[in-house]
Amino acid sequence: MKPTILDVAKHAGVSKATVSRVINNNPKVNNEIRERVYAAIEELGYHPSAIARSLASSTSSTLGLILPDITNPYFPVLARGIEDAAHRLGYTLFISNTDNDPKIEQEYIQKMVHQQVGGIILISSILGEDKVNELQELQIPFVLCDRLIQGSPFDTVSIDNYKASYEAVTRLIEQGHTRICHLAGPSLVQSAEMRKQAYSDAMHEHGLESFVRIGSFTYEAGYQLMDSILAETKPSAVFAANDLIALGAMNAIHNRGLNVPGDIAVVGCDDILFAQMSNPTLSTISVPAYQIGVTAVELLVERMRGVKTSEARNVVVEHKFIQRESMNGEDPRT
Amino acid sequence: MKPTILDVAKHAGVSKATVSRVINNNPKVNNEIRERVYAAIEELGYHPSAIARSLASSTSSTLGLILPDITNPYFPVLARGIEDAAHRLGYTLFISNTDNDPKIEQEYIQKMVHQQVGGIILISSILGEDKVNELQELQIPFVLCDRLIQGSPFDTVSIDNYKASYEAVTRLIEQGHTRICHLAGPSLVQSAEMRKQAYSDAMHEHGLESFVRIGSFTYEAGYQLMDSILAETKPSAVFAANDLIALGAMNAIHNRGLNVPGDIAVVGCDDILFAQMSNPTLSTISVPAYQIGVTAVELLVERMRGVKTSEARNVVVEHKFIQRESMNGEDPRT
DNA sequence: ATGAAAGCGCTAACAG
DNA sequence: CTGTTAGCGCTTTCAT
Repeated sequence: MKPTILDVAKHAGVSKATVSRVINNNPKVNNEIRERVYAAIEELGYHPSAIARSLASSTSSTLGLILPDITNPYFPVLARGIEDAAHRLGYTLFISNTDNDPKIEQEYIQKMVHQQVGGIILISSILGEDKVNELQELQIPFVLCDRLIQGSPFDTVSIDNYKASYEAVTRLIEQGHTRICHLAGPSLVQSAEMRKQAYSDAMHEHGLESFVRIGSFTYEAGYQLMDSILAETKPSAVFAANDLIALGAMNAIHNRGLNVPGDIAVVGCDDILFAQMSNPTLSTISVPAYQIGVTAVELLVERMRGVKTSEARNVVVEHKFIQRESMNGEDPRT
Repeated sequence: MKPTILDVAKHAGVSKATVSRVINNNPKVNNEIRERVYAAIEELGYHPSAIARSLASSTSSTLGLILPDITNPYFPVLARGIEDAAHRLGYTLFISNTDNDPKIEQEYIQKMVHQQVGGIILISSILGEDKVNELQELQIPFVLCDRLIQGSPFDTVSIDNYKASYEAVTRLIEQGHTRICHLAGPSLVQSAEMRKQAYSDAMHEHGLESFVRIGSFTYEAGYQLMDSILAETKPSAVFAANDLIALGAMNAIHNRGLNVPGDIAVVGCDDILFAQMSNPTLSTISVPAYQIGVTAVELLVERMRGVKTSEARNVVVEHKFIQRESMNGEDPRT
C-alpha cells in the first residue's frame, strides 16, 4: 500500500496535523521536527493525495480547459500556453473539445465542476446573457479567451479583433484593392462576428461594397467558398476570418489557374504554423496564442486565490499584421 | 451550498446508503424508492462529487494523457481521439506535454498519480527496462502509443513503423531512385529509430548506400538538414521521418531553385492535415491517429475494469501509403 | 431491500 | 509550536 499521512506521522513520531503543516509549508513548525518529517517522507516515498486534500480543504489543484477543437491548428498553441502556465503554478489541467456545440459545452462544464476544478478557461461559441447567468451560479472562476462578451462579469483575454481586422482590410484598400471579399467564420462565434463587422465597416467607410460569405473555420470551407465565388466573379483580394480558410481559398484560386497574389491577394488571421510554410506564404494577423494562454491562467489563478472583489478584467493582447507573399506591394508603414 | 448526498437522503426520506445505491445503479433497490430518490435528486439539482467518490471507493473517473507536444500537428488528432473516447466512456481527461524530456515526463506521471487517475496513456520517448520497472511499481494501468517497447508488460497501440517505412523506401526504389536520403527524428524516440532502421535495411537489401541525417521532428530541422545536404550533394529522393520534416525539406529544395518532384521526390510520414494542403501535395504514410487514440482508451479502460490477468496486448493498426504530387510516377500497385 | 456506522486521506479549528 | 478531534462527501461492510 502507498503510505498515508498517518504512516509518515508515526514514522516521524509526530501527529498527522504536524505532517500536514509541514507539507503545506506552514511556518510555525519547529525546524528539528520539520527535518524529521521530511526524512520520514523521503524514506517512505510519501506523496499526499491530491484528492483527499481537495475533499478536506475544498480547494483544488486542477484547472479545466474547454475549447472548440484541438484539431484546429490555432488551439494547440493556446493550449500549450495554458498547460505550461498551469503546471508552473502547480495545477493539473483537464481538457475537452466542444465543436462549438452549446449542449456539449454545457455538459463538459458540468463534468468539470463535478471534478471540482478550481477554475475553468473557456473558449465558448455564444455567450448570451442567460448563459452568463448560468455560469455565475456555478460559483467557480471562469476566464474567457478569444471570444468576449460585452460587460460580462468574467475576466477575458483576447486581441482586439475588430481593430486588427479593420487594419488588415485597410491595408488591402491602401494597396489599391476595391473588390475585396470576406470569408467569414460561423456567426455564432463572437470573434468571427467581430471580424466580419470590422470588414464591413472598413469597406463602407471607404465607400466600397461588402461581399461576405460565411462558412466554418476550416480549410474545406475556405476552398468551397472561394471556388463558388470564382464561379461567378473575380475579386482582387480576400480577407479570410482565419488562416485555415485563407489557405483553402488560396488553393481554390490556384486550382482555377489564377495566381496569388498576382490575380488575387489573400490575407488570413491567426498566424498558424503553416501560414509561413505555404507557397506562397500567407499574410495574416498574428495572434499571440501562447501568451493568451499564459495570461488566462494567471488571471484565473488570481481569482481562485481570492480576488473575488475586483471588477472583471479585460486583457487585450497585441496583435501584429504580418505581410508575406500572398499580398503584393510595400508595407505601407515602411 | 451545493446539495450533498445527505440532503438528497433526507429529502427522499431514505438513508445515504440507499441514495448511493441508486446513483450507482445497484439493482437491488425497490422501484418506488428509486423513483423517490430520483425525484429528490432532480429537485435539489444534486450531482455527486467525483472527488469524494474517488476517495471513498479508491476508483477514479479520470484518465491521463502524456504526450511530447500538442503543438506538433500529429498529436492533436491523436488527442482528439483519446478525448472523445474518454468522454464517451465516462472519463475526464488530464493532459500534459513533456517535450520528450524524460525528467519532465517522470514528473508529470507522478503528478497524475497523485491526482489518482485511473490510468495513463503515454507517448514516451525512451523506455528502457528501468523505466518500465518504475512504471510497473506505480500499480496503475498504462497504455503506450506510437512508441513501443519489445516485450514490455504494457498494452500498446501503433502502426507497424518498420513495415510502413520499408514499404515507402521500396516505393522510391521501384520508381528508379537510387540516391535516397533519410531525414531521421531524434534517436531517443523509438518510432524514429524504427523508421531509420527500416530505411537502412531497405537500402542495404537493394544494394544501395544509406545516407542519414538526424534532427528533431520539426519543420525547421527539416529545412536545415535538407539545406545542408544540398550544399554538398543532390539526392534524387528524400524519405523524412515525419511530415513536418518533409515539408521543411521541400521548402529548402524550392529555395535552392530545385523542383519537387522533378529534381527530388519527397515522402513524409503521418499524413497531417497540411500534407494535402502543401504545394506540391506531400506523399506520405497515413497514420490513423484518431483511431489509435480511441483504441488506446478502450484498452486502458478494459485494464482499469480489471483485466489485470491477461497478457500485454499489442495492437497494430493499419497504415496506408498515400501517393501525392511530391513523388513521381505511377503507383506501382496499379 | 434498507439502514447504521466506519472510514478513504487529508485539513482545520481548538486546546494546551 | 504541537496534538486532539471533527469532519469533507461518498462507499461499503455488516446487520436487520
